[in-house]
Amino acid sequence: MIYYNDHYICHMEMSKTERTRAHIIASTAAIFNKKGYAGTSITDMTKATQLTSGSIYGNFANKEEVALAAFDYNLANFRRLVQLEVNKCTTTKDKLYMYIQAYHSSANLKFPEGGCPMQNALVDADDTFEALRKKAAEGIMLWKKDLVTVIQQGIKEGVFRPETKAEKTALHIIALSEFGFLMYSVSRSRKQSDEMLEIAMEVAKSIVRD
Amino acid sequence: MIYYNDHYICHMEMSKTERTRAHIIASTAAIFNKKGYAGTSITDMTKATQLTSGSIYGNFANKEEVALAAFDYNLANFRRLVQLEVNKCTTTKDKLYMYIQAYHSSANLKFPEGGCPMQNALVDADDTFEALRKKAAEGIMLWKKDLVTVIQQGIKEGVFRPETKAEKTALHIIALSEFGFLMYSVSRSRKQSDEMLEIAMEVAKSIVRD
DNA sequence: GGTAGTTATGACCTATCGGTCATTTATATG
DNA sequence: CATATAAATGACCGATAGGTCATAACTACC
Repeated sequence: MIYYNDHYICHMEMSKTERTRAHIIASTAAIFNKKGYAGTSITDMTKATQLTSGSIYGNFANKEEVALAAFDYNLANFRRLVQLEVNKCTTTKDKLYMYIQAYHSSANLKFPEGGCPMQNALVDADDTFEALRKKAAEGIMLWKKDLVTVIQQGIKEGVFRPETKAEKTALHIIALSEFGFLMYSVSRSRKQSDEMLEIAMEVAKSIVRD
Repeated sequence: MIYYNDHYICHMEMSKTERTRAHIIASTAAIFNKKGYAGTSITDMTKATQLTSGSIYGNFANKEEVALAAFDYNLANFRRLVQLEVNKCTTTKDKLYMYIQAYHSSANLKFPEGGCPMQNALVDADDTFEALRKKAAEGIMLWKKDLVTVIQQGIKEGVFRPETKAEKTALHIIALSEFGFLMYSVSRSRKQSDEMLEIAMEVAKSIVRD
């Protein structure tokens, strides 16, 4: 019996195939996020999963398919962590603030090594792996949609200024969050990425009605 | 006689070695920027340079050394293009605006394919290639320093608000510029990256004294 | 508990990887 | 033009890449 890395997505009600697939995805996701698609080898994958190459290829058509599934997993995990926090908030204003703080703390604390999966995949796959680039782009658009929804809700409720441009504000916030990830890798400390959080919070506060 | 790709950095006053090194750097720089370090092979390099692997290894110790030199080249080129535009400006206010616009247009028009070299290198090398990560980090800090200098100059001249936090504003602007690059790869159109430019310009204008 | 069907194994495949080196070719100087 | 030095060649190296497949091991179900 093989050892399963991730007990969250891998439980016994699942079929063998489902379990193995989930195990492969869960144990390679962080590697793909760290090393990128080209930088991750089949050997990396067999080591991480404790499986043989044949087994991996029995469950996935090729390396690309694993990378795509791993990205889906990373993104879903990421969004789940954020949503969990946001759902705890009762007011629309707090929800918006929490979107910013949760992405920030996911980045620096909870999330598997390697930084924001969307940013990584976009840069990694931009010119070499269209299917992955597309998935990452969709991830950004989902994030944007989340923010737009919450901003529009706030406008409707009268807590945010009615003239607020929701899409523009959303992109502004995302830009600052993403750059926070990047700055962490620049300075290897949380000081500068914390500063990005601060700015993003100021942007959010600037749309709140007096 | 081999064909030299880049006539800017490669002229006849240089020694053979210098010319060949410059040729290798100039003709592989875009490939490294697009495909990343792991994704770029020696074969890619021999094809791009029209040289043999032996020749490349006669001029560089290994692939890492070429990648580092290629990054330096990309960054220098990038900064040169921006500086060229900024130097045309006479007022401090215009200089700040031009830093934003020039990075933006370099991103989308003039600069070799593959997006911002600093962003690419940071994401690519973050967990796998420390020397490159460090170079990219230094590039960001240079950019920040440029902006801080111009902002502080503006404060001294009295054109920017005296309470302006130079470092914070600089990071804010860089974040928006970098995210513009990323959004270009998300949407494959200039629409959203143009929006980022717009926001960055608003940030710049917000520190101008009434 | 026997067996049909499913999943994992690991030796093996070809291609390519990053890199070396004896030799050839080009260059610079007298 | 001769010759000493420097640079480019390309066949070659062991290692590893992504991927296959006949066989073995395991599961599920009657």
